[in-house]
Amino acid sequence: MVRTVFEKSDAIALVAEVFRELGYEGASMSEITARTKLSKGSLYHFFPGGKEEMAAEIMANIDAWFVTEMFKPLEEEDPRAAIARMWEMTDSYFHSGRRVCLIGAFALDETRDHFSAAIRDYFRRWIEALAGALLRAGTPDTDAKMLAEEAVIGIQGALTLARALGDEAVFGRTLVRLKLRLETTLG
Amino acid sequence: MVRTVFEKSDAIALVAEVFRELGYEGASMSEITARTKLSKGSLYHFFPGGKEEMAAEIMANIDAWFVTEMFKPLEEEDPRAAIARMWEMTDSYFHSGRRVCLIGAFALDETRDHFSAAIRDYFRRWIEALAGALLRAGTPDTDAKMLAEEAVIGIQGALTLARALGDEAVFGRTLVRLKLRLETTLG
DNA sequence: ACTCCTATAAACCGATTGGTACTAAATAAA
DNA sequence: TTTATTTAGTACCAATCGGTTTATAGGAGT
Repeated sequence: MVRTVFEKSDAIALVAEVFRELGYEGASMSEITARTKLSKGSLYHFFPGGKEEMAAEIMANIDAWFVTEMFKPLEEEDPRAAIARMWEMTDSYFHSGRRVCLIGAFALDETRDHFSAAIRDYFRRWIEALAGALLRAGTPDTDAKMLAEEAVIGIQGALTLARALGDEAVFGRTLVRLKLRLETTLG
Repeated sequence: MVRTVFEKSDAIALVAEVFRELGYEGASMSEITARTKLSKGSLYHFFPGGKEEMAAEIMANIDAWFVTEMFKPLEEEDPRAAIARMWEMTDSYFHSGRRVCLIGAFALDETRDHFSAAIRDYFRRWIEALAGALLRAGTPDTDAKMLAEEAVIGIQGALTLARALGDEAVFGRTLVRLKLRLETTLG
């Protein structure tokens, strides 16, 4: 027997997409109900704390996904394989440049002040995990941190530019360029 | 005799800073009046079209500044000097990473749909102007466009990461890195 | 003095905001 | 089946939204 219940994780995914499209302030409760087809009753059942709790849970959800799928592999598995996996996951997660980074978007306006710790930790861990993998793969100690930072900067910038130009190809070729740059530093 | 009238350009500058801090949707009229100390009467006198007109005028104002201070010099003057000037202007305009790019922020959420042409043109012209200057300075034809795109991506990404980490130093060292990368391609 | 005209202030508008209360339906436990 | 308990739908709330209107203040030109 197949259970097809609608649970909180489903609500998180639906609401997350609305925040991604409209931003935190732009996502009004009525827009959220309209786009997710979830009634206010459902939303306030899952998120008694309202919008703020939705955003917090969504960010925790995103963070957990990145930790499992990218950061932990970078920290624990074969570094070259994990880095290769990171580029693939990054491309698929951001839908090849069509999907924005919710946490990056939150960082730009005053929304950041409500979630500053979560935002900071997300980016910090990404950079540290990648820098650690680069180190273990043979990148010189002086370069690893800077290269990891450069990669994360490039991903965020490419997402912005891809949307600004309405040209998703920007994202794909930026990932390729960053990938090659990291590879030149390992033997 | 010194004229100290308060004119529209002053209002544009004040309101622009509010949009930068809060985003388009986050900047409610009451927040704008509170932060700028301008009454609604004043604001609707300068901008009869309300918030949307404010944003449009602000973006036109930003665009005009970049055209005068960076794009035209890149297109018309000594390319190496213009590129050096671009890095200085970029650092000062974005307050060494403390100030976000309003047009980049608008590009991320649905605000983009209201100003898509202005957003696209701004980034497109920046990349084209820089690519042209690189070409004239001796960068190989195949690299110029990609390098210019990489530079703009890096600037946007660094602004995002600097705010996300609460560490403005990220911005400064990214500018240095990008500057050096461009220079290695010219003799 | 007297108009003009620009600029600011303040009261006010209907619509929409995030959030609550209450109810109905579905599900699980007994 | 009966009884709890969770989940979802609707109506409604005070507060705030973006925007309008009316009134007034202050020069500049005559």
